[in-house]
Amino acid sequence: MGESDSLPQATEPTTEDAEKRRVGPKRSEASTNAVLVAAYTELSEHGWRGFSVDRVAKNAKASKQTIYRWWKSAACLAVDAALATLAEKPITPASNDVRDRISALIEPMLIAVRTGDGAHAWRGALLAAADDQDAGEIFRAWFSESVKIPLRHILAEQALKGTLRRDWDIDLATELLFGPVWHRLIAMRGPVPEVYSRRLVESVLKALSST
Amino acid sequence: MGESDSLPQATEPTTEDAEKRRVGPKRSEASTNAVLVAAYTELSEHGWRGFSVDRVAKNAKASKQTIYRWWKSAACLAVDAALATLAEKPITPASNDVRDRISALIEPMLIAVRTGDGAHAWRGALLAAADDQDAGEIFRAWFSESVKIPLRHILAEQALKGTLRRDWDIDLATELLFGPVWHRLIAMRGPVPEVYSRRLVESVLKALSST
Amino acid sequence: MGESDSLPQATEPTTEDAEKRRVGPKRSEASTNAVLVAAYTELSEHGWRGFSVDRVAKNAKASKQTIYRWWKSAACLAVDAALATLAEKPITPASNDVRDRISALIEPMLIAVRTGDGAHAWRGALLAAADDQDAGEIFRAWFSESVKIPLRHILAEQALKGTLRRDWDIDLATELLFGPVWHRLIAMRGPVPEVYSRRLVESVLKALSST
Amino acid sequence: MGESDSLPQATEPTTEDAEKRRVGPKRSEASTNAVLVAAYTELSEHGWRGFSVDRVAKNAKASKQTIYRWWKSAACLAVDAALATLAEKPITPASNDVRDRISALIEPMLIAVRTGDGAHAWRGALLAAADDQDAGEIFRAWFSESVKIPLRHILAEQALKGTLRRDWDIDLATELLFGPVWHRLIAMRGPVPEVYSRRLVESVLKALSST
DNA sequence: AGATAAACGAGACGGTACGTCACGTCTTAGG
DNA sequence: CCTAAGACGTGACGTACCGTCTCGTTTATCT
Repeated sequence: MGESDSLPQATEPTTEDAEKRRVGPKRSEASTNAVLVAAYTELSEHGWRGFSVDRVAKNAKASKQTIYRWWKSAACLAVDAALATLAEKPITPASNDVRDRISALIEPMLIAVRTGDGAHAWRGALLAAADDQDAGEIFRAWFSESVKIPLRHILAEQALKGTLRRDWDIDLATELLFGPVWHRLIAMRGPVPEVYSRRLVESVLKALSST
Repeated sequence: MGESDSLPQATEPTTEDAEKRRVGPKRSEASTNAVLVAAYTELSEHGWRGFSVDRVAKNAKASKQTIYRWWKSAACLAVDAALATLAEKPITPASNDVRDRISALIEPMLIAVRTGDGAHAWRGALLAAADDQDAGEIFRAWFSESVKIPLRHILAEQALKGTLRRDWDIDLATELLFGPVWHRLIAMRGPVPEVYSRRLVESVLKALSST
Repeated sequence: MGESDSLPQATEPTTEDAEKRRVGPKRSEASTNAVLVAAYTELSEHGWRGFSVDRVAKNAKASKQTIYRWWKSAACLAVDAALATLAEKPITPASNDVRDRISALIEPMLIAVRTGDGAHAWRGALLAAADDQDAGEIFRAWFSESVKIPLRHILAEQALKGTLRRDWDIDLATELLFGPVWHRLIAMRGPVPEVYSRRLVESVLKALSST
Repeated sequence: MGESDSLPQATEPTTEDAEKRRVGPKRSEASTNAVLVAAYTELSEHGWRGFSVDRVAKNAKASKQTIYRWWKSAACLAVDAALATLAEKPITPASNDVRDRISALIEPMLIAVRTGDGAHAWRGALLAAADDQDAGEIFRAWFSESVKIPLRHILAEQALKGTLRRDWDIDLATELLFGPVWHRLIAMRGPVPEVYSRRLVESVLKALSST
């Protein structure tokens, strides 16, 4: 979601002026949050196939109309609900070391996925992203912006320093970083252990190292 | 599912004699196959969330009762339908080389996933396995038997020869082998390129190499 | 059902104000009528055991949910569908004569039952009322309000005039009026002849006459 | 069904010889009885709409095939099951008095209907007879043979003696005898009181009396 | 201070699919 | 050839959600 500082999914007006001149009440932030929270709970309790918009609406004391006004589909809502939990807690690298900087990129999700509820909810969100075109795009937009691009910067820096091989590949890097997580979360349906972060970073650096 | 020579999901009788002495009609093989084929088509056309047992039954000219008699849930059927396509075409290694032997383990699925239909169907099956407890177990049983255990044999052999580090880890190996596939298939919702097999094998061997 | 002027089965609000203040769409009258008509047709074409809510929904272009929202069960719908055909055509007595006044009570149903479709539909509705607790109550509530109570008034009047015996019994009277109809309709599975009305009335008056 | 002394519904062979020459086992009486008993229980527990042949077969430890071989439909079985309970206990008139003789005709059913189970089962059987063409014929055949014809004899005798009006009508008589029973059993869904028999007989005799 | 218009809760609506149950027919093995 | 057991295609059950819609109320801006 490329909307770090605004409500999710809002259809941006062509010009800001047009928006300002609009009459009537604005989008209710309280309602939006209640829906996101309810959706996250729904995901963690019923998974993706059992995800019910009716139930989300009831639990959030919102009307279905309101949900469908702001989210294209249930899948988009599911992905948004999971991503919304990350936005609140970005992590700043412990040091300028390349390991710490990469860790800071993947840690937020790894932490979220550590709890039982979090694993269920994130698994659900990922399934939603895999099932639905639009939801997939939301997920990949977030992934690109929050992981891929920053990672590319870091790796490019390292390449300049000569610590990485010349033909380093950003896709290979992201696959090595996240593939194992998907394997544990989706294919093995299990939790993701705590020590994982360090291991993943090492794995990437080793694969791309110039030696 | 590790039942290369029997119908899927059949509840094994305690003794074979007991089974043989049972009266009444036997499970219809024609119906079973029609259902598996229809389920595979359904998966590739509608994905996992859109997977409809009604439609599978209609297309297979089978009754829903028959489906639910032999499969615990739609998810189990989805996973079975995908696995059934593998059972028919096992691959024998081109040589005794370790690379070829590992390749032979992962090639069947990689080939299946290469086509558009195959990618959709397998993505769906994987989502089903992630969504549903029972379906997950079917998938992991297949994975364990067809990939993990054979792979362990191969790696153990190599370790004895001294070409692998002593503390090689089967989980790390499978993650490196399949993680990238899941990343492409699920998270990126894209196809899996042809050259992949060799790259995955190299990645594993390098990570576990003794040097 | 004693709701001559409202939609069937509506759960009456405690106060009318509460109902009026309710938000959201109201019950669709068009849908309700279409369902009642389709149910009547279904009953006359397939009888009670063959009565299919699916088919009623399809023919009424309504959803099953809508049917089950407003009717407790298929049986209740069947009874309502038959009763609804009576509500439209009440009969006013030809004269103030006691024979005409009693006739006017039973004529609507007798007329309805005279046609082939009517006989089938009413037989079906009666079977539904006999099969199902709730449907039975709807039927008996209608019977009580539309037949029993008015009949009691008429007979009480006559008793005061001395033309009826003192120990006249309302149950005996209704049994004599309707029992023969049920016998023909249910037990004999046949039509109810035209001359019936007069004969039934005579039979009751004779049985209760003071002489 | 005119089979007071044979198994119900058996398709009579054209000649007895043909039947005697038939090879293979004969119809199992034990199975037949078990099915009739189970059907009666089923009727009294689930009513007519809830009547399940599957359940009858299971409870009677019979196969469905066996049931469908000997009964045309579930409705026929239901009627047969109810009638079978009467066959065992015919009633001989207490005296030669016309009242006692008529009573003896209707008492068996009235007694059967007195208990809770009996009322449910008989109501179910009657609904089956009303729902289904074939079952209706079985019921009416029994009714004709066991009630209508004997009653006609009795009334004809009385007419000769001059105690009945000349234009007595057998249909009127049976309607007056049974109509009230159907009203109580079907329309009112209630029990039939004990004193009923005498009242019904009086009602008929009074209606047909010559005075 | 209205009038206008959008957002909101509630929930009815036509649909599709669910997983279960029963139907009546058919197949198998045993007596 | 009858029987018990039970698999099969068909189709209805009553429930749950879908995404759209219609209400009446509440807010916010614009005349």
